[in-house]
Amino acid sequence: MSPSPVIEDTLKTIYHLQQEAGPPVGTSAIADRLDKAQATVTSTLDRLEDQELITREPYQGCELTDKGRTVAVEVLRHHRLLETYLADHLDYPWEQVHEEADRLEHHISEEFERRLAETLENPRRDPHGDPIPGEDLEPPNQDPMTPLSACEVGDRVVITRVSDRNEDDLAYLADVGITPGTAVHIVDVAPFGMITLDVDGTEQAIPEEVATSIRVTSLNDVDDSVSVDHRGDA
Amino acid sequence: MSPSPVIEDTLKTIYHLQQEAGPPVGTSAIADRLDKAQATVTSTLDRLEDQELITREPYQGCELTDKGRTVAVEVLRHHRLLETYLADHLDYPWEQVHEEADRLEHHISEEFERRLAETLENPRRDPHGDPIPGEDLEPPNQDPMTPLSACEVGDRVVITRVSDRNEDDLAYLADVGITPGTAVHIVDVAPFGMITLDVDGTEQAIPEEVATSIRVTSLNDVDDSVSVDHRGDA
DNA sequence: GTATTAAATTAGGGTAGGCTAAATTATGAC
DNA sequence: GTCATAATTTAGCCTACCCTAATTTAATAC
Repeated sequence: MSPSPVIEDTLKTIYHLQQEAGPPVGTSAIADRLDKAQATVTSTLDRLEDQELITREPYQGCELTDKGRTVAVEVLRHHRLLETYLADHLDYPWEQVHEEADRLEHHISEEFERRLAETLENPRRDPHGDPIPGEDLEPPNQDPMTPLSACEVGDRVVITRVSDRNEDDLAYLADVGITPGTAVHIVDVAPFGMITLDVDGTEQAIPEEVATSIRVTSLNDVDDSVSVDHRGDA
Repeated sequence: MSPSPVIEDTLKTIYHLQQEAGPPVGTSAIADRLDKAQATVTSTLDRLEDQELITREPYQGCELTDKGRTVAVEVLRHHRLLETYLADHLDYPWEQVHEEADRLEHHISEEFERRLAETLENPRRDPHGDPIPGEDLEPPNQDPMTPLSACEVGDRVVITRVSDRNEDDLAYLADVGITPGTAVHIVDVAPFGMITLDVDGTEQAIPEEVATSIRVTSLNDVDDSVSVDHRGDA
């Protein structure tokens, strides 16, 4: 039986949390991300454990098995291929692709996945700058990237990815011209306030909460493995 | 709350059965089509009635309300837009589009539906020759069409639609060159056996079970309302 | 009208996925 | 070490869907 949307969403969330803070991943962290009650997640984790998709230490947290990680990565591949396709072929605005992909990722066939990848010519990055896992379903290595709010003033940097979490923030960033591939100059970083950027000659002030969802790379570090400029649509 | 896939599939099935034989639609006819137990369908119909999507006479059958028919037609629009898109833009073979569309039809947003229709330039027929309902969700008028097995020998006819029910039959028909828009000559109709057609100069024998899924229109009757030749890919 | 039969419903039971409230366990303060 | 708190699990309940088996109703034959 192929995994249900709930199972896939839970595995995907554990995968992301593992990337961010490493295992073990706690129940309430998952519940927060999925907007479910803790008890609901506990019973879902029971099922994941039965299916050998995670290992678990009572009261301590869980960790993906190889099997679980492969499922998570496949869902991630679906998600990012869909985002890319929606933006490139159906003219979706950059900030709207996430929501649609989040539903469809659970319902496309292997055939559909293949044809998407083929039509897009096996893209390596999605519209947010995130790496798209390959057909082998190896976890993509997350490039070590610095959040914008932690950058030094005076850096000349290039945006490599923008989190796809919040649609309003995304729309705002797209509006001021900040997309993966944009080169910017950091004019000022205030400890508790706005971060000022020079974007294409215009100064833009970004609230810090929003800025932390932007990851940047120093211009010197731009190389093939990061490959940010294949998708500079703004 | 938007209707679940089970609710949508049941409404779609009732819609089709109403088109074929008119209301009331019996429980076991629905159960057969959906490959579910009768008792399962009975309890689904209870829910449909609660939601005012159907009316029901105990032991007699059910009928769609306006509300229920609108939901069914929207699902039908999704299905046929998806089939058309898969065939035209993702290079799906004609006989494979049905299965993929049957899952995805329940999971696309109104936005996705709009962008599909726009990209396809508001198509009127899907790859099987079936009419695609418009944005207004008015039920498309099913053109009165004759099943092939009921045609007179000697007719010069044009294929207007081919049922999308059975993938194997579809592949076979596509293989011998029978798709919506093909003009054929009926050479022979045996009472219990094969039907012989002249397709593009070659004689093709079709088993009667398969032939009944092909609907035809006399060449004289071909007009704008039927518009079969905008999609003659074979 | 009665008997047969087919169709439909009811009865009873199962799993997945959702919740709140109560109990339990781990953790950090002191 | 004890205590307060936070995280986690358990207990108990709900709905949607799914099933089989038993019952009821409708339709048909005679």
